[in-house]
Amino acid sequence: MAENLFATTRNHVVEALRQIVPDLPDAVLSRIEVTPTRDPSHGDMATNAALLAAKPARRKPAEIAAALAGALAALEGIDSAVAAGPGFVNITLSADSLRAVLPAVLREGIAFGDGAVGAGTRINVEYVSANPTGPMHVGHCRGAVVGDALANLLTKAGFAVTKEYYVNDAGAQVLALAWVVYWRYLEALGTKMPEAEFEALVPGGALQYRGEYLIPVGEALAARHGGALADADRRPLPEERWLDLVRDFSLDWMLRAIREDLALLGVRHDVFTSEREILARGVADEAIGRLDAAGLLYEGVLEPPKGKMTADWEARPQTLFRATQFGDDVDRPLRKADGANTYFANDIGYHGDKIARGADVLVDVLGADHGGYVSRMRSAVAAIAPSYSDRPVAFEAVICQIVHVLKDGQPVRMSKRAGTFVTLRDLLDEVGRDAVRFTMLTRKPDAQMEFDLDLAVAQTRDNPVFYVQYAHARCRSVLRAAAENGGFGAVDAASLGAVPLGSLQAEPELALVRRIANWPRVIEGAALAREPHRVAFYLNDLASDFHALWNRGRDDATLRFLQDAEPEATRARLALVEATATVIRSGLAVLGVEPVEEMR
RNA sequence: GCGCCCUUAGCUCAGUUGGAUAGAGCAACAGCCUUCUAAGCUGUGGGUCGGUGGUUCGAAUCCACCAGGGCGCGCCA
Repeated sequence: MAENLFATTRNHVVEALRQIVPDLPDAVLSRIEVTPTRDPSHGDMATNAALLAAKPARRKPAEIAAALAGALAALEGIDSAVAAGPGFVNITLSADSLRAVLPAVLREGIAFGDGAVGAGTRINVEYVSANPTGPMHVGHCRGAVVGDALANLLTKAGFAVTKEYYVNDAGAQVLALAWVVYWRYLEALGTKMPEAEFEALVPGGALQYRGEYLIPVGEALAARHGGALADADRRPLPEERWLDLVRDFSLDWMLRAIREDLALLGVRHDVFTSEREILARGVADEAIGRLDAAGLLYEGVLEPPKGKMTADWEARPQTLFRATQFGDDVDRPLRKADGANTYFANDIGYHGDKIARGADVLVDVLGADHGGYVSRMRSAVAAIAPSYSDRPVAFEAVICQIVHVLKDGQPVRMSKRAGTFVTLRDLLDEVGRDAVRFTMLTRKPDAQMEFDLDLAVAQTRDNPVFYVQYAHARCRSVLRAAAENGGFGAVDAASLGAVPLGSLQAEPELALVRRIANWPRVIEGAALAREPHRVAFYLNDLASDFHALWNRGRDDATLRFLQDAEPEATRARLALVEATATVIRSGLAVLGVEPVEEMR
């Protein structure tokens, strides 16, 4: 039988409608939906087909709906189809065809719900891309989880996904990092230079990243190189003598720390691309050359921005990209005053590289502070894509809003200076990987969220992490008990997949079956919308349906899953329980959360 | 000043891309449970979907304007 009941029913609807109204344009047919009903009294599914067909057919919706209902009702597997409301057709499936989803789940395992909407489209998801200048903090964490879950979701929906991390290792930031590490290195050698004295040596005259997390880096540098990077008095040497080395050492250290953090979070990228490499390989120059060849570059002077502090602004001619031709607000500079590429220029090269490697869709998962970057990147991709690929290439951004961390109901202030800045490591230590990942996905990405540390570890109904894992643990508990009992036969998925299911008739049971049947649809919708949080909400609903069923047995022992007196009906229920557990695992796998066998 | 995002129940948030009477959890209220499945359960109340217009069979959803909040606005990344 069909693994996606909605898709097959939709096929029936389209077929029947074609008989009633021939020659409907594809634009209308493609908008036909078969959706779950909100109200069980409306049957299992509803379709808007008659409403859509009414206008082109110049007939009344109700008339078409009636004819459609008649045709559908005659089909095998459909118990009834009735016209309702302004022109909907409500469809009630036979219990048999509804329940047929269970053996499908048991056969396919957590692959149930895998979809084909991706159609093998090659999609590159770039996420995290935190600067390698410090440890990851909660701000990075949301993007990491959203990006990772999105990539998993897209894979499940049939896209060919590359998970990618862009290492910003070429700019002034990493030089600033190297200077601080060098300062810490001298400190490790026993040279305590006052900040002011050392800063006088630094280009720009200020130390960034003075956080204590760089002390071990300086110490490691001293352990590796001894006094070789300082003069005989252990005082600073000219930067030519050490800067490259210290920069590479620091980058290496930071990147390793970030990768460790990511590993703890369960995030694993397929590709790390280095900005310096993009530069060294000439990829950035190549892309800029293509823009130039297309006549999209010019030397010009930008208007000063309005309403912003413009104290240090001065008119200056620079190399500009005609972003306004592609929908951006202003043309964008590609060279800095010192002649080096802007970050944007290198990023154009990088995105060109992603296209050259075969991506059809480029998704950037960005923090809210990069929201202003989206329109220029979109215009750049639109400008360069035709020179890299014959196929259309899409650029999309998923913007992740700020996360406020709450402890005891109070906001935890994030401040590097005050030393209360919450690292990803802190967060993981506090609540654990599963709670971090799941909780980060309980809001849509573009809404600000509060992360309540107490709630994330609470074992109560209002903690969705707990609630969903508890549902899975209860499923497993029932199945273990059934196996130990021995009177119900084999309880593996294959055996349960062959069980007669006619005894599953109670409304809460069928509600759970309907929910399970909806899983492939959720995957498809969430993947197309790039919204992994929908999976988290679905799992909460699924858990809710299961807990409702479980709770029936609390007051009335005859409604429990395991009934010695009726082994056949029990086996049918076990099939339902096994299918539920399977779909929960299937969903948790997308979110990157571990299912648990038992709670304690 | 301009651009993007957000505004839904007292609180935190969903709302299946324009569908039927707008949902969930918490909180509130009422009842149940003193553990064979209560790290609780059942039920009730609660809404001008920020505001005003528009588009159409139909709007929380699309468009315009307005209000409030967030982010951003050359040579940072």
